[in-house]
Order: sequence, then structure tokens, then C-alpha cells
Amino acid sequence: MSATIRDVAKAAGVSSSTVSRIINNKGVISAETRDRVLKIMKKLDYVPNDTARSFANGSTSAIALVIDVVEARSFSNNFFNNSVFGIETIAHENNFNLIITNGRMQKGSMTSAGKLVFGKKVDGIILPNSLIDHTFIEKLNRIQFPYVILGDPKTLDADNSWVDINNVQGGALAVHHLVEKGYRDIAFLSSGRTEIFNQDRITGYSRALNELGLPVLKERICHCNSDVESGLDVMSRMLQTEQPPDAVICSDFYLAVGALRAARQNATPVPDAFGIISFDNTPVAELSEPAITTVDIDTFGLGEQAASILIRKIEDKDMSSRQILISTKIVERESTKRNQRRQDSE
Amino acid sequence: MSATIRDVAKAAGVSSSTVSRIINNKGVISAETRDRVLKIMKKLDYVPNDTARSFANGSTSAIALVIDVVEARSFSNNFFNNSVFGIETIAHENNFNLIITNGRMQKGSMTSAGKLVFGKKVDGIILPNSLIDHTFIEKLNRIQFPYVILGDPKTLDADNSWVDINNVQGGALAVHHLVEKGYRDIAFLSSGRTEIFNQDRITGYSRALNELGLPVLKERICHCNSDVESGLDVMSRMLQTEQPPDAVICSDFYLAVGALRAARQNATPVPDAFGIISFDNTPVAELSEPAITTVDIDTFGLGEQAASILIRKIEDKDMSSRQILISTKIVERESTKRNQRRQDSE
DNA sequence: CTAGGCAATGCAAACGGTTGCATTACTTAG
DNA sequence: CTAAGTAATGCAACCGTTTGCATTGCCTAG
Repeated sequence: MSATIRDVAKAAGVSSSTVSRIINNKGVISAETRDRVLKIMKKLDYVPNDTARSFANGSTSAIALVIDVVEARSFSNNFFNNSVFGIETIAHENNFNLIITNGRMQKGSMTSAGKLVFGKKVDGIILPNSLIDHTFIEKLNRIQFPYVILGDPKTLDADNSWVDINNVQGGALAVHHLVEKGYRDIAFLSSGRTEIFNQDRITGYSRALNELGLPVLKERICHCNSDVESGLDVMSRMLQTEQPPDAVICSDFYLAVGALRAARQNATPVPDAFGIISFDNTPVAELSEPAITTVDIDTFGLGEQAASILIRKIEDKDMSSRQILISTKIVERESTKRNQRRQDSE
Repeated sequence: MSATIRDVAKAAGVSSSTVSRIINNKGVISAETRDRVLKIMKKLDYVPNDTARSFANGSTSAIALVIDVVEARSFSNNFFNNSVFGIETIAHENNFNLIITNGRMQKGSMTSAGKLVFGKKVDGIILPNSLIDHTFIEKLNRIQFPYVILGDPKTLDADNSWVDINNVQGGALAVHHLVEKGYRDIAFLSSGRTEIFNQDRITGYSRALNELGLPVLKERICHCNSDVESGLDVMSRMLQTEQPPDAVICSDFYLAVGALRAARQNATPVPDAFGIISFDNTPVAELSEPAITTVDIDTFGLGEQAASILIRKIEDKDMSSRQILISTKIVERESTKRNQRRQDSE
């Protein structure tokens, strides 16, 4: 059907080696030959067959991203969304293709990721720590296959490359912000007990309280589901105790909305009597009233870093592994923006 | 490095043809040979090289999705997010890989999509109507390359396959819902003037008003930017006229939140004096107070349909083209849930 | 003047599968 | 008993590039 390298070679009166060298900018080619061949290529609408190329030189110029999606609930996937975008951006800049595969949907024996890796469809792979399978990682290590993990894979002992949001720092940052604003009794609503990011945030939260000489209380830390109802329930109960907290840090925006509603139902004014911070600076954080102060996690940057480490690894298999923590920052909005009389008076 | 088909063949004492036939379930193979070969394959950790395979049989088992992302603003990308998930699901079921490429980032002469197509990296392609380039489509048609368009590509004359949300029906549905609820003077806030989906929604809106014998008024249709400020501004102004509307349909959730704020600032109670409907049933529609009634657009289904049409086309190049419109439905929440005295009294 | 070096290009094998066309050994109908 | 059919497998070409190793002609240092 379409022209091959030999068609071009024949039409230009050269060998296919010469055409190949021109395509790849390798070797020494005289200017006239190059021009002639380039013209022929254009005339014949020639585009090198990438599959044949991959086949010949044993590399695919493609990377895979394994995602961990169970249901299509969009804004909890804010994370996914932005990371993919970051990864695609870097992949594109480096002339890599990005293959996306859902790690939750394995049918048959080999996982989708395994198929891509061992079938040599990709040169490297990015996978989330939530889907880590030790035997799979071992296999990757054995054949020195380049990979990068999204999220600190605490359960792995080998030295792997990973990229993570600095959730410990984020948890601490939230505490410091609240304390600066004059809040003193800070609760933490976590969106789950098992997720590493929740554990890390709680670690940071506890550590910061310690540093500031504030007590860390078991009953101030609650593990809920990631929905408005949970946040509302838990927060309502807390607010009705004789010693209610005066602020809360929430692991996601659903919980924050729940907390906000609880405060409203309890006639506790936000931010004056009660401060709220949510993790993940999703654009919808601006939409609530009051708008919610967030710990901004740079998921786009996370994707960028993961992709660029992976690509460097592909280009240099002996590269030592890298671990990157991306700092968070506070985006202050209404839910913590009280005037600080309270603090001053203390 | 890793075992090839010839290694397996040698170890099993057969020819590589036999191994190939076993891998692909083609031809007739005796049970004993098959068993022996399968055992050897397992023992040698043999996985067929997909690149070599693609090369040999001229098909890649991969499809590409071209996305149109300019900035990472997550929930306006709810669309993107769910569609990708739908596409990946179907691709996976059919043993296709999904390559994602950002159509906005073309560097060099050939677009990223063109590289994938003409470099024979994929067997088919899904592209959004927002990125349609007539000469590119013509090229695809000329070589009979399978593609499906996301969103009705109204500017194309040829018969192409596409999948779209039925925005006309959606616009009408919103009107009918509001009228059923007793609202009579319905405004429309569009998130832009040029997008086909906005035009379609307005068409449906106008048509439904006509059918119901209600007037279609120019000044009730506003084109804004997709943000809260715009919605707030426009709606505030409308509400302060001597004859304000008693309901509004918004093209996205930002506008709906703006409209809600405008109503609140104007002391117009929602839903009793003013009804609000937003397009796109993003989960955050539940988070506002009152929660906002939405026109649910099935973006996951959109992706599924696009992928399955594409794959059928790949498998049968002579398949006639398909056009699919996916109906919307109302998800009723608080912002239109008034008791219907008003209507009864008319 | 000559040998060594370099610029420019060609030859042909290799990458790892797939597949059309044999080939071989049975089986069975006539 | 023979010819035709069929089940099971092998041979070798082919898919479109890349690349190590020639080869050729020319330049330049000694």
C-alpha cells in the first residue's frame, strides 16, 4: 500500500541504508543526496513504519501508565486526571507514546501491565503504589525493566524509583496554618485507614502538634468513608461533645463539605468559630460557601516528575533510582480566613 | 535475552510454525504436541514479542485517543475523564491497547495523531470534534483508516462515524422538567458561543419552548465564560430587571454555582422562586446547597460506544458508518424540587 | 609517488513472528 | 489393493527497518 524505505531508495537511486541514515540523522551523508532523498520522501508521502522500526531496534518509544480506577467518580479522580496530563506532556516532549491500562481489569492470568512489559510493547512503566504486586516488581527488577511508582511504596525493601506528594509535610503544613490563624484544637478526618497518603498526613499532623506543644488526641482522629454523609456524621458528633474541636483537616473535599454542613447545622460559624482545611486543591474548593482553604497537591507535577525519571531510566538503564517528594502548599480561602483577635487574646 | 519462538520450537522438537499455531489457535495441532509446547513455553517464561507480531501481521491491536486539553482544570474535564475510562474499558475487553495523545501539543509538522496513524502505530483513532482538521480527515478517508469522532462533526460532509451526547434532547428535557415543576420563564446560560454542544442545547431549549407555546426570547439566552463570576454577573443582572426569569438552565456547573449565588444575593429563594438546572451530572452537583438538579450526560457510555464502533470498524473495514446520539436524563435534586402549588394555581 | 585515512555509500544479515505451500503418514471408500 | 482425502507438521519467504562490515574514490602527509 504505502511506500516503504526501499521504494524511496529505488526512486532516489540510493540504497535503503542511505535513506535510513537520513531518517535517523546517523552517519555522514552528502548534502545533495540528502536533499534528493528528502524530496522523494515527500513526493511519495513516505512515513517510516514505526512498528518495523521498533522491531528492528528493539525499543518502542512508548511507556505505559497503569491506573487504578474502580468506578468513574470524577473528582476523586482529580488526581488521576492531572497526573495523566503531566505524564502525557513529558512523554510527548520526549517523543514517547503513552499507553493507559486499567490495573483493576485483569482478565486471564497475566495482568494488563505484565502483557505490556513482557510482550515488549513499552519501554517503561508507571504504576500506582496501590496496585503493587511484589512478585511483579521482582520480575521487573530481574530483567532490569525501567519503572517508576506513583506514591511511596513503603512495603518494598529494594530501592525503587518513586514520586510522591509529601503528605507528611502537607499534614504538618495544615496544622501550622490553622495554628497561625489561632485555632488550637484540631481534628483530622481521614478518608480511609489503609491508604498510605492518609497515614502520612496523620503522621505530619501529629508531628506538628507535638512540635507546637499541642496534645495529640486519639479521639480527634477519625477514619471515615470518602463521602459527605460520613463527614457530616462524624463532625456533628464531635461538635456536640462538651469540648468540641475548633478546626478540622479533611483528607478530601467530600469530607470537608460534610464538615462544613455539620458546622452549619450546629450553628458554629466558619471560619470564626471553626476552621476547615481540605486536602487536594480541586477547583471545586472555590465553589462552596465559604470557599474552602486547601492543601494544594501538585498532581500535574507528580506526573511530570514520574515521566521524566522513567524516560531518563529508559535512556540509561544504570541510572540510580530516584525518590522524589513534592511539597504541598496552602491555598488560603474563606474557611480559615478569620481575623485573629482570638489568637492575639491568648 | 528472553526466549524467542525458535527457542521454544527447538526445545520442544517442533518447528516455529507449530508453536505459532499453538499461540494463535490456528490450524490443527495434536493434543500431545500442544501440551508439550505449552509446558516448554511456561518453563522458558516465553512471552511472544508483540512488536514482532504486529510487524508480521500488520496490525497493532492499539487504538489512539486524541485529547484536547489546554489546561488541567479537573472538573470541566469530567468529560474527558469518564470518556477515557469508557474507552479503556472496551479497548481492554477487546484486547486493544489505548494510546493517549494530546492534540494541542503538536510540535513539528505532523500532528501527534498523524504520526500514530501514518507511522502505523495504531489501527484506529478516536478524535474530538473540536480538533477536526479537514485535510487530515480526508487523508484518513483516502486510506480507509478507521476513526470515530467524539461529538457530532457538523462541518464535515462525508459520512463519518461519530458519537455524541444528544444535547438537543438534553436542552429540551431541561425545559420540560422546569415547566413540569411550574416554572415558566426560563433563561439559558451557555458556557460559550462556538461550541457545538452549546449550540445544540440552545436549539433544544428553543424548540421545547416553542412546542410548549412559550416565547423564545433573545435576552434570555446569554453566552458567558465558564466560571462562577460570569454566571453570577449575568444572573444578577437578569434578576434585577423588572421581569426576571423564574428559572435558568446552565451549561456547566460553574455557571450554575454563579446563578445560585446571584439568586441568594438577590434574596430569591431556590427552588421556590427560582429553579436551577445544570448540565453534566458531576458528583459535585450534590455538594452545593441546595444540591443542583442536573441533566446527566453519560460520558462513560459515550466512550464505550466510540470504542466499540471503532473496534468493529477495524475488524471490518467495509462497515458502514454509524452515528450515535446518547440521550440525557434528569437527575432531580433540590434546586428544582419545589412543591407545585404555583403550577396548580395557574 | 604512495600509503593511510576519511567521506560517502552499498550489501546483506538480523530482529521474531506468521503463513502459503509442501510433505508425510494414516484412514477410508470403491 | 489403490487413490483420494485428511490430520499434523515442516520449510522458507516475508513484513520494513537498522547496522556492522565492506567498498570505492579522493585527499593529504611523508
